[in-house]
Amino acid sequence: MGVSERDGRGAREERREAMCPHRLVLEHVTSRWGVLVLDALLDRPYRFSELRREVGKVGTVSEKMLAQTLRTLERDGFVHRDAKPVIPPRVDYSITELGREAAEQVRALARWTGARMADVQRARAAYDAARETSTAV
Amino acid sequence: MGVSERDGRGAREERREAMCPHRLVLEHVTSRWGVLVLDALLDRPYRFSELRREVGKVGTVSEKMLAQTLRTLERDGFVHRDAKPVIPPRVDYSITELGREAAEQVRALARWTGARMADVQRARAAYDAARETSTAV
DNA sequence: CTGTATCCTACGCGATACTG
DNA sequence: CAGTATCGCGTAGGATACAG
Repeated sequence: MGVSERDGRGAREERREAMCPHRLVLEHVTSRWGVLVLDALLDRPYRFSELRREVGKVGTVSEKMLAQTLRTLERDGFVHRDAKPVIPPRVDYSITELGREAAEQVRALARWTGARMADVQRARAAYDAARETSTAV
Repeated sequence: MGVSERDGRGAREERREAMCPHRLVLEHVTSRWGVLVLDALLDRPYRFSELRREVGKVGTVSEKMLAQTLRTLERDGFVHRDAKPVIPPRVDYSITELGREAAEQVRALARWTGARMADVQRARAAYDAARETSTAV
């Protein structure tokens, strides 16, 4: 196998890493599953499968994506991974101080989004209505 | 071709729209170009090409993606589009009140990311170092 | 249980060409 | 200038199988 897929991070991402590093970090914490993982871990530590179920309430996460998301967040220093050498394996994920700061902002944004949902939907309705009348089907 | 590409929104997105609507809005404002567009418009209105250049400082944005991003944000009520019926065409984009609220939070998060970049890079170095020693190349 | 390796498809997104 | 239409590549990401 090539070097490109040596870990979870895409090849594209690495190329972009050079020009604007913090943009990538932003994308990590606001990524599809990153948001949900951080939000969950803000409340308490989770085990892998537990997290999978919790996050999965919003839409199925494959093991692959969850693992990838966790690895990225761990590498960035947002999540702490505690693998206990027992059988059966048990791994606990928790949030770090750095991660907490990020997670709180992400959660705030998520909350705001929820709070303003009505406005957004009104705007969408208006937008769609305007297009429907002008664009004769 | 099918109905799927009838507008800029992806097909995948529409399927997901049913289950957790505000997650999608969150993804719109934190999307690759959404962040940059909102950030730019927070300072002042922009014309299309102007915006393309401004946003393009971070990485080339195709006309297609910029148009799509703008349409999405407009539909959600974050951006106002003012098309003047003149030749040559002139379209000004500006942020709405709703958009301003979102943009400010996004900008705060982006700033935080920039501020904490050193910590992140230290964490990454530690992570990579740990892996290198355990994984004999 | 906690992952990793592999395969495969959908689709994000950039490039190009064309329209008003 | 401000888009839309079309094409093509590469990747995100789900499903599955397997390993420790």
